[in-house]
Amino acid sequence: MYKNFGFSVVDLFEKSRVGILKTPHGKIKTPAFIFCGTKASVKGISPQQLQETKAQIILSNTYHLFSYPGAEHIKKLGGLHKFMGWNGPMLSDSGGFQIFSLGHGAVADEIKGKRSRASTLVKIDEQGAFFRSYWDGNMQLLTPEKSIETQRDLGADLIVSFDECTPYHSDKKYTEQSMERSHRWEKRSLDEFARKNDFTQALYGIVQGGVYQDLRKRSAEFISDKPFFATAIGGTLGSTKTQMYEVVEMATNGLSLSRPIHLLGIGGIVDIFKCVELGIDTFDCVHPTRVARHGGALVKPQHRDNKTREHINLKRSEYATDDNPIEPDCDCSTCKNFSKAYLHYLLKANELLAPSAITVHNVRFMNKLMEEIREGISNKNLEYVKNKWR
RNA sequence: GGAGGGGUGGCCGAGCGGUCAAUGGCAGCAGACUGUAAAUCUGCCGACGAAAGUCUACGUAAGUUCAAAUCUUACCCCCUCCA
Repeated sequence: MYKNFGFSVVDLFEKSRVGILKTPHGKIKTPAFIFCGTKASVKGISPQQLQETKAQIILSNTYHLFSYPGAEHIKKLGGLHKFMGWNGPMLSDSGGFQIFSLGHGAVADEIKGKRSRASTLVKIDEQGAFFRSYWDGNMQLLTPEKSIETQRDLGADLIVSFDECTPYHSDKKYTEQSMERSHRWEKRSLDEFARKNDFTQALYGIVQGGVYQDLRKRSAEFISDKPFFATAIGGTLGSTKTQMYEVVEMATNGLSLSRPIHLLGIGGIVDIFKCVELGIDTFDCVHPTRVARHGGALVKPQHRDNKTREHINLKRSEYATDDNPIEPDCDCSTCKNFSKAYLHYLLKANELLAPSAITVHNVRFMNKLMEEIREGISNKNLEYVKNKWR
């Protein structure tokens, strides 16, 4: 079923593992970070720059491309790889997360109880999710079949089952019903995938179950039992870091370990270490690129200005006269060419180069981090790597 | 010289008798951001104070009024038009 794909664990240190994930567009060394290029572009950085910073794989989103410009359009233009000029491995998300975020707001807002915008999610039923397009306000319906068909047209190597990302503020009853519906949707995703499998794509199943141990266990077993290529952990991961690690642990217990395991939406440095230690192979998160656009440069502990943050905020006035690079020991083009003072100025002056240059650094930072994590696992000195980065 | 319009917090700009330390926007100072409706959002932003509060403020000065950024008078600037 997945003959052009493969996953092998090369090194194992306790539950942490170094692996090779094979796709038709190349091999990915895991643990790996997947950069979010939601609308067929990783914001602020070109595919060439992604290559230069050693990014292995990027991700696009079904929901966004479905609403505009449409998957058929991209298919006609040769598929997503060709369309966006990225020739490496690619994953597409199913659009399931948008059902959540359109209905409940961003993750942090949802947990904090903020509702910044009116919900555009109209209805979820057995069929799928009805919502108003972010693009033109049209009523749209996304179903498991439609999601897989769209992802087939887009042509990413790794594709994801359609699910509902259960919000944090859901009671156990809703979480359970939602999980079971997601399971039915994932089964339908699998059926639709198998119906026209041309071996250029591989399908992920998603573990749901919210913050409830028994539900996570049931979901992990359900997914492991079905012929998915890989597993992703989705749904709410709780409201605190501690709870998040607990939930990831619950979700990984009972998973098939021969498959790659992806953790959806997580990208903090400490979080990555914790979750790699729980057996996670790949991560994706908007944080490195989003925080860059807002003036935040990810830095190792010795370069931080605030112990509670994993980045420095280059908009702060203290950087106006700081002639040093973000990190003197970083090999990215931003650190080799620009001072914090210049980046601070660019941010203040509203120059497009600022978010772009900081994104380049953050992408390189994440890739270097993952590289050293792999070395740490292989050399059995992950503890040392951890102390260097967090 | 004549006619008209205007001078408001770092800047632009509302307000035109009390509810005004004064709407907005910009700039400034911070904060947030975790399967991207995000180059976004939030807070602070006269002085002193942790706060309650106190003081100083809408060109300058004098008045009217219980009360003036708002009304009157004079003066000083600026802009437009006419000579």
